[in-house]
Amino acid sequence: MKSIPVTKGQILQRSGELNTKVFTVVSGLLRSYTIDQKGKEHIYMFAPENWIIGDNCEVTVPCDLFIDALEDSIIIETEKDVSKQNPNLKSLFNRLAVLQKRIIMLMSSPAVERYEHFVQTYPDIIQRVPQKMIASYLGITPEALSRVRKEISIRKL
Amino acid sequence: MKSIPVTKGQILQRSGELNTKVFTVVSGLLRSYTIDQKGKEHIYMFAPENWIIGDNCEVTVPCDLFIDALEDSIIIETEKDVSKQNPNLKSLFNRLAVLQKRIIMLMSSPAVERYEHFVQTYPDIIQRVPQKMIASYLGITPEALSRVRKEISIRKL
DNA sequence: ATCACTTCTTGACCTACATCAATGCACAGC
DNA sequence: GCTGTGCATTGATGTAGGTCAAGAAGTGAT
Repeated sequence: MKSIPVTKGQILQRSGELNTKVFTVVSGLLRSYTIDQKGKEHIYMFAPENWIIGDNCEVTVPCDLFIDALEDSIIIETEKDVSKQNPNLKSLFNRLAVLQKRIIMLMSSPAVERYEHFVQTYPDIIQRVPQKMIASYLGITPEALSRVRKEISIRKL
Repeated sequence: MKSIPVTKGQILQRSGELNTKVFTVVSGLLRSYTIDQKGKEHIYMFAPENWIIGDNCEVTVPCDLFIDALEDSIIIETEKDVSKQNPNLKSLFNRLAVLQKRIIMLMSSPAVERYEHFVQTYPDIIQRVPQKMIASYLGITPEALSRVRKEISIRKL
């Protein structure tokens, strides 16, 4: 638990890396962000003094987020191996990961991709609720979802 | 920790209520959702078997979410008084609350409102980072944010 | 002082998705 | 069998915000 000084602009973590750290900001300001297919940045979180910042993904999975310093800062690194901690925490972290993904997709992915991701992630839910509820979850109207599905089915021919 | 049967359509929690419960789904399917100013529903989460669902707000604050059953279900109610639990958990729950708000706003609020909410919530961050980063956090372009700000300043005259 | 670089703003135009309205369909109750 | 009610689809049209391009203003380096 040692304090580490970082300078403005310094990158602490890159998307695609396997990462096991979480950063606590003692002073200064960090941010996390993704870069989408078009090269556009989407900031996921700002972390000023006393915040904790990290990618909420499995330790075994390449992460989505970049993390860098917006100001000269002092931080503390900690291991994020949740597995050793209690199983309650485990499910909480899981939920954080789901929410993180959802926010990033709402900001950076068009409706089609959000729908396709939903189908892959929750194939059973699709069978159990009306489409208008899927639309509502995806943040679009039922009409828009209908057209998205049509487009996908046409594309498959 | 007793199992409670609920029937399809049954409402377990209403937006605006003070609520202290979290629901674990043993079988069936629940959902949580908000209703925006225009009366439009936005589903925040589906909770099938083994999921936990609840409003991640302070126990002392009226919650944002409705929770109801999409299928006949069996659930377990638990108190969510985080305060008594360890302070680590506390900050995790806090983060969940922030993410919940952000997702709901991304789905249901126009850029102006998202910006105004941001200004209220993080007045200091505004001073410390360039506008284009605020835009990136809000999920809009710097150009759009510039126009939003202009509109707000005009409105104030 | 000047040059390079970045941020912010503004204008013209474009596009993804929303809204509104109509139609078809399935299923429940009578 | 009809008749309602909710869901999905389709078309026509509207709009918030995106994209592209240009200029203005600030800042740092030489």
